[in-house]
Amino acid sequence: MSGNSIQGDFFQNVYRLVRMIPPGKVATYGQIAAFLAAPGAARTVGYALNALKTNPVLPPVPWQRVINSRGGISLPPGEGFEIQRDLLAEEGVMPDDNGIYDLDEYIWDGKP
DNA sequence: ACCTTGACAGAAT
DNA sequence: AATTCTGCCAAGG
Repeated sequence: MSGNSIQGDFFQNVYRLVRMIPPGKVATYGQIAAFLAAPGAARTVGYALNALKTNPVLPPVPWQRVINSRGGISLPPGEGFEIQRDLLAEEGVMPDDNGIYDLDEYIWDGKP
């Protein structure tokens, strides 16, 4: 086969895993990395999701369900912060007054 | 081929 | 408690 391998398999694994996060739930970058047997590669997970901006894949990846370990959106204002916040709100995921999401309530347990 | 950067995380100071 | 530093993987210059 040729012409395949868009990016590293890591990216594809990230996308596949993120697609498994159900609406109304969220996961952290580190959690995704841990699931991929690559703890510490949280940055790479963020890099993979960032690549979606210029290189979207099908089926769509619900990247908005991935936040950082502090329960906050890592995107800078004007670069998707508001979009992610809005998309999550539509799924019923609401932050507190400090813009922090309650991980104890919204975290995806990884179980179907 | 080397160095820097990047939607992070956690330990160390 | 806040800031700094290092680890991790991939892509760009």
